[in-house]
Amino acid sequence: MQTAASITQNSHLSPIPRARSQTHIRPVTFHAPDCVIYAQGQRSRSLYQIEYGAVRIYRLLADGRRQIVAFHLVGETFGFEINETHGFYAEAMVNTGLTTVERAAGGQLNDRLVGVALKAMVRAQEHLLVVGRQSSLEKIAVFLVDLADRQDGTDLIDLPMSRIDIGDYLGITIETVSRTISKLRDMGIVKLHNARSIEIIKPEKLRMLSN
Amino acid sequence: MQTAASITQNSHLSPIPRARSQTHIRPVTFHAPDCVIYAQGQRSRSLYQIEYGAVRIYRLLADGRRQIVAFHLVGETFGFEINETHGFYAEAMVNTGLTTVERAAGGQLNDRLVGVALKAMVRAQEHLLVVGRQSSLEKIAVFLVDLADRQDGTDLIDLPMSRIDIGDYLGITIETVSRTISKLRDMGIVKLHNARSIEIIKPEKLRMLSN
DNA sequence: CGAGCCGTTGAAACTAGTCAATTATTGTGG
DNA sequence: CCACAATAATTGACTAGTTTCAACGGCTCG
Repeated sequence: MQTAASITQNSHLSPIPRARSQTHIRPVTFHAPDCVIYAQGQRSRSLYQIEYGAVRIYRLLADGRRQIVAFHLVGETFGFEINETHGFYAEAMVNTGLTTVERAAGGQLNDRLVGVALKAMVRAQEHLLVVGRQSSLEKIAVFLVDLADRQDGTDLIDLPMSRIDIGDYLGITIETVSRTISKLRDMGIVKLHNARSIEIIKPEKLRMLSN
Repeated sequence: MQTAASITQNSHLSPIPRARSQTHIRPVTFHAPDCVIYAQGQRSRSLYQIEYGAVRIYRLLADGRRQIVAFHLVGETFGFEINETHGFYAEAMVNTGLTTVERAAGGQLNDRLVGVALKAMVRAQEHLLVVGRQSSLEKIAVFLVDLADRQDGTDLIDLPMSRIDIGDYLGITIETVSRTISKLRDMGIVKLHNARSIEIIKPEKLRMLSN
């Protein structure tokens, strides 16, 4: 096993992350937490694949509120946009390494692009179902279950995002996020190792809530 | 001008709708209000274009609640799904005429299909922003503005959907829908000719609310 | 070790939901 | 065509849940 990726920097900080082993050499750009990957209105260039770390996709509303439309984790690809310019912001939430996937010349839609778009659509639709739900308990439950599933289905969840991020993703305040997670703890369903590390003690009950 | 579409029936009722003039002869299937066009789990066959009428796309949640993910109006195309089977229900909300657009053989993605998918994704993302908003006043405002824009930008909105539909679309109850619209009326922003016909009196104020 | 940020918890205010009653609209049969 | 029934929409009173404002604890980083 050899490190096959060169590292380019894109931030003020510069830890040396280990790239996952790859068959082809691809440059990995590094992004520190809260570092902008692309901005709303910016020209859309390519797709991004997450080698390590996590990313939030969001839009700013006119009154300053922020709606996070998606979180992307290790191994996932994001950055597809219909228009020439990005309609959303993308930011790293933790130390993040990205490789880029260039668009086919002439703006042609290739299979990879369409695949990413379709996945994004499914995500958006699923997210819609969650945000449309009434109770914060359900929202948090769905959120945790989804995250656990995407992290190889382990019951020990590592949260790369802050409470604010979670709130802006689910459409609730950070206080409600915190209170709801505390409630799940009091119900014996989860255990908080620390604020960013949650263990699911009773997965079946959590799934019952998330339905 | 000649009627170029043959009519096939797909319901218990049978008014004779007028087809819009077309260059090619396409069969128009008729659907009475609340008539299912396709069901969740059903095999996905083709795309549908609305010749007249309106359609709701929704999913049923385990606890019996219903999340409407989209409304489709005259001239719009819907029915695209990633999987072989539909993940959503589609129902006519009023008397509706549809023409079908067959998928290319072999499940190949053609341009038309991709276009519809992309539009659906944008809609889903926009919808997300709306449902994620806090106040019902904003939600209703956005909903009305969007509907007005899609109905040729006229200030006289014809609502093909019930209050229940609106509620299930915005994630609020019918009582709140009703109260909020009444509030807009009391504020002098809209005028209700009847429950299904709303005139926007002060478009700028409505847009201000919808941001 | 202290400053500052993040997260948690508490109390009050408010928004939306629930339950219930009334009115309006639509459809049906005499 | 009218009366009645059934459904849809509105409005009111009350309750529950979320937000807001505020204080406090804990972790991280210089």
